[in-house]
Amino acid sequence: MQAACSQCNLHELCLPVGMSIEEVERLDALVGARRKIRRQQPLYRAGDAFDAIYAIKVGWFKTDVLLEDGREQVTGFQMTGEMLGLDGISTETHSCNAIALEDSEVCVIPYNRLEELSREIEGLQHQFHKVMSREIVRDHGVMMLLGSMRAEERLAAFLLNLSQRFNARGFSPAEFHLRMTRDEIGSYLGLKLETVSRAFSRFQDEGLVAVQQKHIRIQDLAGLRRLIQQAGR
Amino acid sequence: MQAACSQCNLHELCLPVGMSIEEVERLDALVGARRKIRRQQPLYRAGDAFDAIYAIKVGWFKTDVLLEDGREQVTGFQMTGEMLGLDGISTETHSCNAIALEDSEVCVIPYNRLEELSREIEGLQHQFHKVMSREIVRDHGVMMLLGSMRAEERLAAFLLNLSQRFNARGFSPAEFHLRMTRDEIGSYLGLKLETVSRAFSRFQDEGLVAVQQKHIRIQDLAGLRRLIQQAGR
DNA sequence: GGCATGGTTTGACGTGAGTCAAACACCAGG
DNA sequence: CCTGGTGTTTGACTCACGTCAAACCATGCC
Repeated sequence: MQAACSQCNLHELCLPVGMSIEEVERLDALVGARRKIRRQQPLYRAGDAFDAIYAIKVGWFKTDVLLEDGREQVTGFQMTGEMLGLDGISTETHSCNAIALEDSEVCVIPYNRLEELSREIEGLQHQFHKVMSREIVRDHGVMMLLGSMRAEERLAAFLLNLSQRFNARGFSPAEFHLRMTRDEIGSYLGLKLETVSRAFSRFQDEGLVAVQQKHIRIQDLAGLRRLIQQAGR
Repeated sequence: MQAACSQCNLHELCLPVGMSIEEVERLDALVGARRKIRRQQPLYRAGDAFDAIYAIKVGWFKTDVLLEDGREQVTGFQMTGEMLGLDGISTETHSCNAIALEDSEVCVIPYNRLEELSREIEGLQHQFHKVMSREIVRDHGVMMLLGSMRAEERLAAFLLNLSQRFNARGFSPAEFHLRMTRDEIGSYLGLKLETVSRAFSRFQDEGLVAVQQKHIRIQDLAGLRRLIQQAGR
C-alpha cells in the first residue's frame, strides 16, 4: 500500500503545505508505505528506536508518558493530518507511547530521508519547522490549561480545541464523537474521570453542551468561551 | 559586539554540537550580533513579529503566556546555552513573552539565514531539529508534572532538573542560586507561592535541602528522587 | 435473550492546596 | 542607621477536586 501525498486530500494540513506540485511528487517517493494500526495498539512505544515520523491518514491517536509507579499522563490527542513521532528526534529514541484510539492508518516518513529532502526543498523544510514549532506552542497552551485553569475551564478549552480542529477538517464544529474515554480526557486535563464526568453534566445542565456518552453537541459556543475568560483560582 | 560560535565555550550545548570547525566558522558569519537584555526586560513579547531565534550567552530568562484576565503561566526557565524563540516559527509571530531574570546576553540568529545555512550543513540541520525536539520532550515532562504530580513532587522534580542543568554546565549540581521568585516557580509548577514556600520548608525540615532564600543546597539527592517515584493522587 | 464487561454517572465524604492575613527578612537609598 | 519596598514564611480557615462506593448503561458474547 503506497502513500501518495499528491493524491491526498490532506494537502492543506499536512507536510505538503506551501509546496509546488513537482515538489509534492518528490515527497511521494519519500513517504514509503502506509501502516495500519488497530484500536488500542501502539504505533510506537517509549524506548523504541526512532527512525521515522508519521502523518495520520485516518484515525485517532493518543500520546502518553508513564511514570515508574504506573501514573499515566496523556500528552496529546492527534487526529487526521497531524504528525506523530517528533519526540524521537532529540535522542533517537521515542520518549512517549503513541496508541491508536480507533483503527487507524498512518503514512510512514523515514526521518533521514526527510532531512535529506528538506535540504533540497525549501518549502518542505519550512513547513516541517512550522509543524514542530506548532507542537511547542500547543504544549504551552496545555501548560496554561494544567497550571492555571479550573476543572470546567479546562474541559471547555478542550471542547473548543476539538471543535476548531474538526472544523478545520470540514467536519461539524458543533457535533462530534469523542474517541477517548473520560479517564483519558481526565489524564490529559490533569483531572480524575469523575471530575470530567461532573463537568460534562454541569455543562449539560447549563445548556452549554448536549452530552450523550461520547456524542457531543455544542449548543453555546460563546458560553464556553466566556467560561474560560473568567478569573480562576 | 560580534558573536563567534567558534570562540564560544558553549559548543557542547548550543547549536554547534556535532559540526566541524569549518562549519562552525560559517555559523559565525550568520550569527549576527549579541544583544544585552537588562533584568526584567523582555527579549520579545507575545505578538511581536518573529525573525530570529536566540541562544543565551549569559543569564537567565523565563517564558510565559498571559490570559486575557491577567493569569500568567510560566512555560519555562532558560539558562546559558539554551534556545529562545522557537515558538515564533509556526505563525511568524511570537506566542509568548521572554523576560530576562537577570542582566543577560543573547546571540541573535536570523531565522531565514539559519534555514538557508541548515540546507547546506547537515550537522546544523540535524542539531537544530534536535533542539526543537528536545523542547517538545521537555514540555511533555512539564505536562506530567502539572497533570499527575503533587506539590512536593513537582518542586522536587524542579530542583532535580535545575541540578542536572547546572551540572551539565560545569557548575555544582548540589548548590546554586535560584534566579526566579517563589511566585514564578509557583506559576511554572501550577502552585501558589505559599505552597512553594511550604514545600521548601518541608524539604528543609526533612533534611533534603538547605534553603536560604534563593540559595539552595541539595543535601539528599536520592531522597528527592525517591519522593517523585511514589504514587500520587 | 441473558449476562458479563468496561465505561459512565452520581452521591457522600475527605483532603491537599488555595485564600487571606499577619509577621518577618533582605535589600537599596537617603 | 533608619526607612520603605519587595519578596518570603507561617498560621488559620476554606473549598475545589479527589476518593470511595454504588448504581447505571451500553455493547458484545455465549
